[in-house]
Amino acid sequence: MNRVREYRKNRGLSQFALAEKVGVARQTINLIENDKYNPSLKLCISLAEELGTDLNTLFWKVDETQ
Amino acid sequence: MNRVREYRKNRGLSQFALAEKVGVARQTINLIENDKYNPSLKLCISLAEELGTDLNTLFWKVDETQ
DNA sequence: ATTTTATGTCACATATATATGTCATTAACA
DNA sequence: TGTTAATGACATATATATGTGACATAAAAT
Repeated sequence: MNRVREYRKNRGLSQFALAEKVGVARQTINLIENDKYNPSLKLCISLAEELGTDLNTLFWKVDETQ
Repeated sequence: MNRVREYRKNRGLSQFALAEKVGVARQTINLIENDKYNPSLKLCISLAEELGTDLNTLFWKVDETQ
C-alpha cells in the first residue's frame, strides 16, 4: 500500500487532475492507488513533489494499522 | 543522480553481489548507478532495504555539491 | 605472465509500465 | 429527472525496464 490517495484527497485533487499535473493518464493514477502496479521512480518523485511530500512518506513501509 | 553506488561500496558489495541480493541482473544495477534509466518502485525499495537505508536517502533530491 | 574479478557497454528478447479508448456505476448537481 | 464528474475496470497498443549473452578493459590476485 501507499499513501497517494490520502495525499491527493487532502489536496482536493481528482485522479484526473493529479494525472494531468504529473503528466500521466488517469488510469495510471488509479492503478497506483489500488496497488495494481509498480510505478517508475521518476513518477514516484513527480507524485511526491506534486503532493508536497517525499518518497518515504508516500511509499516507504506504510503502516496500515495506524 | 542517486546514491546507490556510494551505499553499495560502503557495504563492500560488487554490482554483481548487490544484483543477486535484490534479484536483478548486474546490468540493471550498472544502468541505475549510471542514471541510464528509471527503476521501478519495488526495485528501489529492495535496494534501500538491502543497503540498510531508505528511499529518500538513496533517491530523493541528491545534492551533488556536498 | 596469467587468471580472476569488477565494471561498462552492446544487441536482442521479454515482461510490464503506461497510453488510449471505452463502458459501468455512483454521487453531486442542475 | 437528466447531466456531469469521479472512479473502477477492461482491451489493445506502445514504450521502456529488465534479462541474457557476449565482449572489452582495467585492476587485483595467483
